[in-house]
Amino acid sequence: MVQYSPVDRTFAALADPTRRLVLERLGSGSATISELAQPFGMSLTGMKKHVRVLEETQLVATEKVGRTRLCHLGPRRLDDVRMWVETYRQMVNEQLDRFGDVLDRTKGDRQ
Amino acid sequence: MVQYSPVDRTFAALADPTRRLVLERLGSGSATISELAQPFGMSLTGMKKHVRVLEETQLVATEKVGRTRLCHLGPRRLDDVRMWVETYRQMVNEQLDRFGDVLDRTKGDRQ
DNA sequence: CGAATACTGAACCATTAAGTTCAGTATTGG
DNA sequence: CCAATACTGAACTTAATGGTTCAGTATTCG
Repeated sequence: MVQYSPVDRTFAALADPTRRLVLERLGSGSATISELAQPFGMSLTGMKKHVRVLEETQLVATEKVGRTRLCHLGPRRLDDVRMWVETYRQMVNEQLDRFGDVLDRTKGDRQ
Repeated sequence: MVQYSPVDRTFAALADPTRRLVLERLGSGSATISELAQPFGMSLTGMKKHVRVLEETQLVATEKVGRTRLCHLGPRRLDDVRMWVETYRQMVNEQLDRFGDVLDRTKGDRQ
């Protein structure tokens, strides 16, 4: 098996809908673990685990404030992920062009 | 647990480095299962499983040709994934702006 | 025809992931 | 001080992943 890079772990972090929703929630301001867990009806421990995954990928940063833990968006900008997706898009387009060529040659007409 | 949407499955499909490399390989033209498996020193069965994941997310399409299976890039354009990442980027920027505001005001309770 | 090739499916295994509960610890408010 | 609150860690359960091997089936080639 191949070892996992930051990009791998970031894609994996984003693959969970709960975590994407947490990120969206944090887009409107910081929140504690309880506040994040509540709308999902999830245990604090469960949400804590999600937050840890998001912290490991730097998508979230946290700080202990009294007995609560404040979570907010982290420094991670997803540049590598955006780059991969953009490169992929270009690749697909080139493939489509090539496929178009083949179509033109075999069928001899457009559309 | 939340149920898994196509976006979820796509992020998960892209989380594996082997699968991303397969996609990149297919960017330069179609290939059989054997041809895809060879550079990874992986069993055909193993590669077949990866291809199935990519097929389920429409990132790859395949067709049986004689005793081989030809794989090429599928119809999936990753538009939803790109959209999510882009929206996230804007969100982070807004957060950074807000953080600047807070700094200007010296203190600041959250919310 | 018969052997080699290319894939396929089933069964298995080890690891990780997502969630839980339960038993703590630290902080706060009265 | 004491009880309630908020989190934390360990242990456990269940299911999914990523890989394997082995025993087929279908196709091609000499």
